[in-house]
Formats: sequence, structure tokens, C-alpha cells
Amino acid sequence: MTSQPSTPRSRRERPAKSALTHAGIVSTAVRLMESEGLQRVTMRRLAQELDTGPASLYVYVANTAELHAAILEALLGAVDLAPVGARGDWRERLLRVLGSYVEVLFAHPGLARSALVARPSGPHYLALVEGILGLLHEGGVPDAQAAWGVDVLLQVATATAAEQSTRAQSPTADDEHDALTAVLREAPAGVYPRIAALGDDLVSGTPEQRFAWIFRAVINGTKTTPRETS
Amino acid sequence: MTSQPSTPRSRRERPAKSALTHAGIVSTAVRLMESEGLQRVTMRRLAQELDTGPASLYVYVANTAELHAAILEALLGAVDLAPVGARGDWRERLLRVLGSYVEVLFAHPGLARSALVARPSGPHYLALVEGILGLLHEGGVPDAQAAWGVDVLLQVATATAAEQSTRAQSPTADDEHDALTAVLREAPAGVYPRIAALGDDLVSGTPEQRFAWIFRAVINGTKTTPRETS
DNA sequence: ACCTGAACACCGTTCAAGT
DNA sequence: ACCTGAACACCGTTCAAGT
Repeated sequence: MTSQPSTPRSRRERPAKSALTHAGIVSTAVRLMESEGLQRVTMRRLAQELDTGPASLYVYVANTAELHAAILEALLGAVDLAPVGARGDWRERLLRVLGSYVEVLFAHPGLARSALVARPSGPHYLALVEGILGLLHEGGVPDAQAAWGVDVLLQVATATAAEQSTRAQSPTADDEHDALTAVLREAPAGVYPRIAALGDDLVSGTPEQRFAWIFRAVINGTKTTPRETS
Repeated sequence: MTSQPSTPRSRRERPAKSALTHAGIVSTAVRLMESEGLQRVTMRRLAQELDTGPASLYVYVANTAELHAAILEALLGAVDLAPVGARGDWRERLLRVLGSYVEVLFAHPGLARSALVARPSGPHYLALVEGILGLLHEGGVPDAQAAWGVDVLLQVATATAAEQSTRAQSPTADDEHDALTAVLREAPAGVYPRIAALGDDLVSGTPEQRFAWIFRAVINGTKTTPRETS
């Protein structure tokens, strides 16, 4: 935030206006997201940050979705693929990798939702896929099942993070969740016997407890479900 | 589209401007979505359709997300909860219910994506939850696992539909998918040994085949994974 | 080749004012 | 109570024109 003595006449308190590049745009976008949230990372707002007009960005980025995917790819560098305390079996370590992924998404509201739509395809994403495949292999999961299972695991992790972060983000979303909870609790037993029978169990547990069970269930299903139908 | 003889001086070829109600707004929204797609169901466009200003809608609908959730709830009436040819076991019937749900979402691009964020809580949604719980109960899935499993099943079904319909909708999304496919195929074996080992298997199968396996895997995981950690 | 001004065609949401 | 005109504060994307 201090002015640069080497460029005395810069009009703004910004690093000298660097040439526009894909990398420069993405790193500015990440900074902007960190400070103002993904919802402010628009082509117009980002262009303003880079001291140019929105049209200039289209030379490097095809559209807003691609921009958001590039941000996610950059953030994925923070996923811990080999947790230090990882002395448990493969299942335990896989749980931690997925947990680390969810944490990264959860730390940036909005990112998970965009990740459900536009998946990245950079080296960090590949490393995450490779890490998961390695653990499934170590666990003796047949290749064909691991190949499809990695997708499900990432999908569930992403969707779970999206749901949680949407709720954490907006008080309206929280109200909606409370409404759903109330509706489930009050469902008449005559029309909805199973909902009534399960009662609070449908909405029980902390997010962490639900995460842990969900991941274990999907990992188990992946390991035990053959690809060919019997 | 014909003029109404009983209301000779109506200025437009619309059914007489009915009083604004929640139900009327939602049914107009559904019609609008069916004809122009969810992306056109905006507060402004919908108000125009109802011959009023956008501000008027806020008396009945809190925001755009809630409007989209109400549309989904209405559409959920089309889910087949007791497939006619359903003579298979509980697993087979559950697969069909989930398949019907995916079809409904898939028929309306954009809806699945919004469903990941704003879940409805009306009678159609409850009936779907009840139907799934009933089948899990029939299959001997312990209550505690069924209670959490229903959420995972719906989440996976929704996320799967969202991914597919995003791709079917926009050619850009399809390009991105091709890009990811190419990246996976070309991943160097030195850095990504498991990705290289699995090769085309990572992206193999039709959407239907992947759906079928994914649902079976999640159903199996739900049935076999106890809620308490060992 | 790269960059951009200006325009096109939209958005959600609020609020003071009307009936 | 219900409805609305008008405004506030934005959007994505394109394209002809400039350097």
C-alpha cells in the first residue's frame, strides 16, 4: 500500500500498471476475491482494479466462468495432499485430503458453488485427482471403480462445501434452512410416515460429523460396488 | 392467445390481469421458464410478464433464489415416486426414483444448478424425501444411516444433473469438458502415475452408465456404513 | 497484435409515494 | 394493505476504432 519510489509519478497507489497477462489477471482476481469475496470478482470490477476497461480482459479470459475456474485452480494449491499426521490407514488419509479440499472451498464463500459448474483443469487440480487415486489404489479399490469414484468424491465434497458456505454466507439462506428443518419436524405422520419416524435424526449432527460419515459412506460404496451390473 | 370477448377492452393478449398472488406468480414463472429457460426468469422479466413492475413481486417473493426454489418445488410434482414397472427389489426402484428426479432436473437446464443452492421445502419435495426413506427402510437400511443418506443421494443426483445439463446447454461448457478430457489423457506418467495408469477409464462411460454406478455405490455405502466411527 | 471507448441489453433490490 | 415509479448501483459481452 506504500507508494513506489522508483515510479514517482504513478497516479495511484498500485504497483506500476503491468502488462496485461493471463497470470497477472488471475493473481489480481485472487487478491480481489480474498479482500471482497467472489461475488465482487466481476469482469468490470476486475478491470477497474487493473486500471483498464472490461473489454481488455476478453483478450485473456473467455468469460466469467473461466475466470472463476482459474481462481479455483490457483486456490487448489493450498490443498494438503499428504497430511503430516497421516499415519492412519488409507481411508483416514483420504478423509483428511477431502477435508482439506472442503476447507479451502469453505474459506472462500461462493467458490464452491462456482466449482460445481466450472471445474478447473490445471496442475493443482490434477495433483488432487492423482492424490485421491493414489490412496484408492493403496486401499485396493479396483481401478475401474477408482476411476469413477474420484469424480463422485470430489462432487460430494464440493456440493457439501457449497451448501455449508451458502448458509454461512447469507442470513437468508440460513432462514431457509431453518424453514426446511421446521417443515421436516412438523411433517404429518399420516402423509409422511418415514419422515415422522426419523424426526430430528434427519437434521441431526454437526456439519463435521455429517462430512465424516458422508465421505466414509462414499468411499465404502466406491470400494464395494463393481462397475458391471450383476 | 385469442382475445377474451368477455373483457373487450383488455389492452393485451393476456388473460385478464389477475390479482397478484404467490401461486399466480409461481405458475407464471413456471410457464416463463418452460418457454424461455430459467436464465430468463428474472424478477424484471417476470414482472413484465405479469404486467407490473418488479417492485410488486417483492410483496410475495423474498428474492430471486426463493423464486427459483418455488419453481423447482412445482416441477418436483412430475417425479415418479412409484414407477409402474417397478417389480424389482428396493434398490432397483430407488434407482428409478432417483433417475426420474434427474430427468426432471435435466429437462430444465439451469434448474439443477439452482437446486444445489436453494432447496425447496414444499409438499412435492417432502414426498420425494419420504419416497426415498421408504425404499431405504424397505431395504433394511438402519434409520440413522437412512436419515443422512437421503441427503447424500439427493445431493449426488442434483450435482450430477447440474453437471450434465450445464454441458448440454452451452457449447463453451462442452469445450471446457473436452479440455479437461484432453488434459487427463495427456497427463505425464512421471508426475501423475495413477492418472496415466487409468487413462481413458477416467472419462469412460455414457452419462447413464455413470449415473447408474454412482447411485448404486452411494446406496451401498449408505447401507453399509455405520454412523458411529469404530 | 493488442487494447479500449462506448454502447447494447440487461440485472436485483429499495423506498418514498400513491391508492 | 397493497402496489408501483423511479432510482441506485451495478452486470456480461461485443465491436468498431484506435495505437
